[in-house]
Amino acid sequence: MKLSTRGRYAVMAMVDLAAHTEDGKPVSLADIAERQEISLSYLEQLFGKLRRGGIVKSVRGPGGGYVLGRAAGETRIADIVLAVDEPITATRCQLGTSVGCRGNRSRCATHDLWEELSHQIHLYLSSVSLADVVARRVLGAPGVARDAVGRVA
Amino acid sequence: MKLSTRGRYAVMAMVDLAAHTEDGKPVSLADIAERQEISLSYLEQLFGKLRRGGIVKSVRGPGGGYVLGRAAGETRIADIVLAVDEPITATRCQLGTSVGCRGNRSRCATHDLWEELSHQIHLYLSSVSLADVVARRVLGAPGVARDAVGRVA
DNA sequence: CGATATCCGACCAAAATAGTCAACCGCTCG
DNA sequence: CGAGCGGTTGACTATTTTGGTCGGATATCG
Repeated sequence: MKLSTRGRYAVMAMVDLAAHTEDGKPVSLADIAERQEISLSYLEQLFGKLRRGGIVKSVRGPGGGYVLGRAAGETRIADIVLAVDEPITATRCQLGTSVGCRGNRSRCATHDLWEELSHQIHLYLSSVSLADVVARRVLGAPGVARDAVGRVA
Repeated sequence: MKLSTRGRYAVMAMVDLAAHTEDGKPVSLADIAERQEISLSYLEQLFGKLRRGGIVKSVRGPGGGYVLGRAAGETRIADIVLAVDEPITATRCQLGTSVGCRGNRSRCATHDLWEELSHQIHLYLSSVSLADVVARRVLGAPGVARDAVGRVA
């Protein structure tokens, strides 16, 4: 599981798409680009990957655009991130891979840590659907209080 | 909370430091560099930040090196990552910031999502101590993170 | 003093990211 | 039917981040 701004852009765009879908009418990238202030050409890239990943369907011609591939409640955020962030660069002991940390002396003691962290992230992003974000229903994590960042020591 | 390979390098180095600490003897960066196959100069950068963050203490001169600032059981992985990854670029609606998503039309519906994800990551990395990684005690987190404190090497 | 090791800043090259451009193709509506 | 809308593609560029180097300064032990 890799986290980049690209993934965030993709989610922003998908939320916009889901929020502005009426019946089966496609939404054009130009509309999303304007509303979300993301460049149209960049969106084209992202939606190319989203389409290949089955997250959205495209409708060509006048009045065309993109439609959700599945219902907003069935599309999980993790799906979107995975579709645009794909292959993993496999440098050393990377977040999403099992390979990498070759068997040198200390045999990458941190491997399990990253593996588990990656799992945690995937778990969380799989627990939230597109519909949840549109409805601003994202907090629901059981029993976690405030405090996010902001310690300097 | 930002996740980069830099943070991973720092954790790898810290694990090595913790694992090779005997009594109060400092460990030299040259040793860590050789064992972990990380360039010495790069390690110097990282340990400069770790020292400023209070994670390690330095001992100069021959026979010098670095010593843990706190006991391995008291140093959480999140501390290490925060020390080296610090400032956050604040582009748009970033992972660790509350600022960014300016009040345009849809007011960044994804903001809460990233905020909460960041919190989840921080929560997990705070639940694991340096001693845990050295002892390869990192798995077994079913669902959400486990007990954050109460375990010492 | 001199070897050892941290400290510090400037500098650099490669990679990933964010964004652009231009040409193309299918579809629908006038 | 054909013009134009809007998706499709891929190559190309600029910026940022990353990982790493170099050279020197400073501290300290013997």
